Amino acid sequence: MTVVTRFAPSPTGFLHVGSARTALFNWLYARHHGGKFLLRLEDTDRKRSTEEAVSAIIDGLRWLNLDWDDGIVRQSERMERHAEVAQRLLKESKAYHCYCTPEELAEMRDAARERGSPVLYDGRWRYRDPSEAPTHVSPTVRIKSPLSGETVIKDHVQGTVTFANQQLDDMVLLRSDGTPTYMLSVVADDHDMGVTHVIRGDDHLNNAARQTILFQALGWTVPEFAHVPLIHGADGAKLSKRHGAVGVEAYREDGYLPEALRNYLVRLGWSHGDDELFTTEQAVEWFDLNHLGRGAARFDVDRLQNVNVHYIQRAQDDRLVEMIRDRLAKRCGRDLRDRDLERLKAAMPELKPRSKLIPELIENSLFIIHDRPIEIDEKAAKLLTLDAKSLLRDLAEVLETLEDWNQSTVETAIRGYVAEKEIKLGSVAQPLRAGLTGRTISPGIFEVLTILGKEESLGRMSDAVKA
RNA sequence: GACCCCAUCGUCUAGUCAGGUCCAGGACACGACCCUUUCAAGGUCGAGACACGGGUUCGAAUCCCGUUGGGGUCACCA
Repeated sequence: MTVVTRFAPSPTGFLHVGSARTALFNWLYARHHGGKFLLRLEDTDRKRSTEEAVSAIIDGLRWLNLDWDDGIVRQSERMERHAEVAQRLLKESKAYHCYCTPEELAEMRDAARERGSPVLYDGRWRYRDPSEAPTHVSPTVRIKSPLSGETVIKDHVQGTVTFANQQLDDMVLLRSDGTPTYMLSVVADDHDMGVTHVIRGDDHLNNAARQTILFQALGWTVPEFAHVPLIHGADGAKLSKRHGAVGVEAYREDGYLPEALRNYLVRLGWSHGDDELFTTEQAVEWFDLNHLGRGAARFDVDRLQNVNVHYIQRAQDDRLVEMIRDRLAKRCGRDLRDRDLERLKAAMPELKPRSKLIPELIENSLFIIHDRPIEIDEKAAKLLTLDAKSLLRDLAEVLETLEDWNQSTVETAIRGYVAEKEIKLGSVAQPLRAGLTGRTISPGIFEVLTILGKEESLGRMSDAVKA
């Protein structure tokens, strides 16, 4: 049997990181088994579903490189089919019309709550004769749920979960306006799409029981379930807006690399021994349902950041330059020249280990593209004392004579200079750093000299001495 | 409230299904040190957990029961 999984978000907002992880798990499981991963938009709530949300979800999936097979299924386009399924149940006497008004149902719920009994529909129209039906009320269609016994779910994560059928009432299949409910749509679509494995959030565990009843009433094979614990915020509650960034796009904007978010997300709630950092290929090879955790996991930004550091260090220099060039141009108010791009690329190996996030990489890159005379910040200015300036003036004369300007010649010259003067390298490196970068923090000083080149370096030194 | 799920360092987790090799391993974060021209990166070391109480057993983080704690779900929303 070919494995078919699906990701079925309702397009009512951004792609939530929890949903992204669900999508990732489904994708990994399908790819691992050489099966299919399908995308279905549960957009039957026309009030809340928006096209913006649809594109946000698609953009998010694309950014994370989660590709789906076949076309996108829009649940809203399948309403006729859903209604047809309900009609079949009606014909087979497995469902019935319910003429309760919303007010009547509200009363029923309130009463049940007061009594402390489960809040369920009492089935009053299940056996009532249709001739008693009020003419002014258009009915809903409800399923005849088993009155006794148990519904058992074999879940790959939670194990065997048993529900007493008395806890499961006759749910609505078709609303009074004839539109299908979520419960019906999901079952019909999962069946029609040939879904074999439903991997989704823990919050659907209760629904799995109701859906099982529907599957059975329809005589369809119940898919296998894997209910994954939800992602919690730092306080231990379901991750929501009040915890800060919950949308994938927010992490994209904050400068996380997609492969970092992916790696972090798979590892959150799933494990493969002590492996922490691994490639997508490895994840596909290793992923299984047996090693999904059973308890909820908290979203830990520190950890994500650490993973991001790992991937930034391993990212191609060209790719990083490409990622930062637009924002860099905006920051310095002009387009980048070829020279800038060359210097940036040359500097990347030095810049990468110093940047946890893309915005930080941009900050750390700025000194390279600034035009002379560069701005010297307060801390750096303090290092440029009179003594320091005269040191730099001397040093400039030495560097001036260098024919070859590369890291080793520059280093030899400077080390030779400090040895001769019997001073510490730091006493010249720090003022030099201040003059060349305008800051007290930068890559290694020899690297900086090499990145900037002879002309620019000596120019900046002379600016610093004059200032 | 009813129903369902969960419970190992602050956090993510290995180990739990097939009890002994676990006075519990790794990673993040934290602290110290090393390296060192600044800041990172890197390296070494350190502190840090089986929620509690009962069983079962020669032996329990691992099995059973209970308690406590946390979470989720209870719509003509998905």
